[in-house]
Amino acid sequence: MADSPLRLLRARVGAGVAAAFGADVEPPESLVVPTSDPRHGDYTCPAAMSLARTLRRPPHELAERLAAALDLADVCDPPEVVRPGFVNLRLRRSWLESQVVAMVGDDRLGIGPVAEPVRVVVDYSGPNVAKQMHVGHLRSTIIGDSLGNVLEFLGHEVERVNHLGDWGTQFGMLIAHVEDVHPGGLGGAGTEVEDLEALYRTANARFSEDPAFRDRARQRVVDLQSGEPAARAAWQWMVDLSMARNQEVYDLLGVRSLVTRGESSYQPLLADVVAELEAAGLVVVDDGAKCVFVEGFTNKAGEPLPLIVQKADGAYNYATTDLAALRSRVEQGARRLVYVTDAGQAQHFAMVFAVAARAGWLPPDVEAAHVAFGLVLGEGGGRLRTRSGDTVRLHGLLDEAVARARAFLVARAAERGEPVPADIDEVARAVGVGAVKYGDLSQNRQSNYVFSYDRMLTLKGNTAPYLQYAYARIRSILREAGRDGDGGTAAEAVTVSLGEPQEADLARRLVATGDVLERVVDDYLPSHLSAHLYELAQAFHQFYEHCPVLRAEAAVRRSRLALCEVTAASLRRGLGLLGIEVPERI
RNA sequence: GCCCCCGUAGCUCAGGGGAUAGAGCACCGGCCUCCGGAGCCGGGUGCGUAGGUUCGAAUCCUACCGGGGGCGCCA
Repeated sequence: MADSPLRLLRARVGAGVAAAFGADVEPPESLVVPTSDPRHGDYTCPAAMSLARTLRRPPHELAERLAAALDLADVCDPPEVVRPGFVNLRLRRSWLESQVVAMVGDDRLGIGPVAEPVRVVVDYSGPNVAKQMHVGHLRSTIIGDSLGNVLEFLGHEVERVNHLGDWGTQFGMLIAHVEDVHPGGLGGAGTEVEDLEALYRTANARFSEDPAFRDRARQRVVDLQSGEPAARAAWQWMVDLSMARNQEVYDLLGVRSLVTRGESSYQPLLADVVAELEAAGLVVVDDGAKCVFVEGFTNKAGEPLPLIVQKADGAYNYATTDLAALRSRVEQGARRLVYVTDAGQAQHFAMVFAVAARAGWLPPDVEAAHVAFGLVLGEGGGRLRTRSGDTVRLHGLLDEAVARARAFLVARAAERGEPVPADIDEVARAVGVGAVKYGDLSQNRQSNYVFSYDRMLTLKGNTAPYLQYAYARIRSILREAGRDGDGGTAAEAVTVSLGEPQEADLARRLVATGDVLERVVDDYLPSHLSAHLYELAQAFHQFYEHCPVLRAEAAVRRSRLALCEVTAASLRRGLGLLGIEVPERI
């Protein structure tokens, strides 16, 4: 098993601090950090500077003492103490070589599972019944999916939940409207989701314009919630139709282990949730609605803001559902709750978490995180819309990306005078969908970003196609060498020799993947991983440029082939964790 | 009005309290007798403003400016 450098160095340097200054000295927060400049080594320990005050000694002296106390000879070259008080560390060539050797043929790339795996619920995607998935669901789905992948890879027990919007006021108005326009009952097999959407739009318009209709819609919500058969049947029809269409999108995206547990499934728990809040004395009835007022939240007028848990008409809303879901997830052993929704819901989740904590449903050892993300913007700067002003459907958006990728592949084959590859549709899908995913995941999720096919699908720079190409290129080398089979290298003893600086640079990137994955789940930022993979691909290209592989003499060739293998495996694994496929040939 | 997020190079964006703030795109020059040139090598400009905390701030705090989002029975 290989060790991620940061994990290893932090443990060793922590021990060094205790040895040099006593076990009672509080170790500083940043024990070891990567350097910003290779001239300062690979990693550095700035601890002496922060300890200078408490220990009342000059930082340089402390750094010297720390360096002398470090037990790192197997991992690093002798530490270098630099003013004002840095202890700079450089990984030993022999250590890097042994790490790369350990990664060859290892499906996990030498990355061990976390010491304390926990049960994690990742809640993402969450489309609404009666509406097609649109671009707004893109970010939730792919960010949530990749976070689930990384958490799972690190050894956690991950449950991916699709909190389907299959409940609420919208169904009251839909049912009421459908009863008006289809008095004979719901339509047959031919009904498409487009029709559901048209019904939704009309129903919505009526709801906002017609008070009588609004009252009836609200009544039908209550009917649905009490299990009235006609309302229930109409509802189920809509859910099935909608999910069948959503499944096409999930198939296209390669989203697999997402389990649908819609809002409706929490319905039996809602009354109890409110009853418990009432029993805890948290509920105040205001304008007929049952509210929980939470400190620190105010409305426009500066008055306390309520979390409404039961509306004046008796119906429950999404706050109640979210509380019920949270409570049941914790009861079932989850120790980490991850909600991937747009940033506009930040206040809602902050309030839900606060209420849950006060009700005792969210104990301190359970982490609840709202993983918020910004909007997807059009090239003009506003929300992404079609030319006619509609929201962009996710299915169409992905189809367009695949079509563009395919057109490129066809054009390139023609340029080279080659036939169109037999698997072009598969490759085009991997490239097109991968480009969309990577274009999103490589952004800081908190900011809005501008959606651009041209930028995502460009073949240069930090894009999925660039990384997929880098992978295909490496695989091509391995094929030439007859190393593309399973365990091709395992048959002979692997030795790695990092004689050239480009080889060592590549190796430093390769061994850092485990550290990067830990950061991804600490910060809930897949962009850390995309940045790492891009740097890895760049390091590979530099290596490739300066270090011939196939033409090298036998021992060097074996070593470089091992580097190629581990790089390819790292790219495949890393992109896989982002939910992106890597074709063997492009 | 209050709350949240964002503001870094001409453009799109990275950046973990640590040293001289990095990529890509675009622009200008090199490199194909060479494993896939979607590549490599070189070229320069910047942390919204003003304070504060700190040995050290793009990063933390405060105020302001600019952009986006949210703010009582939609989710």
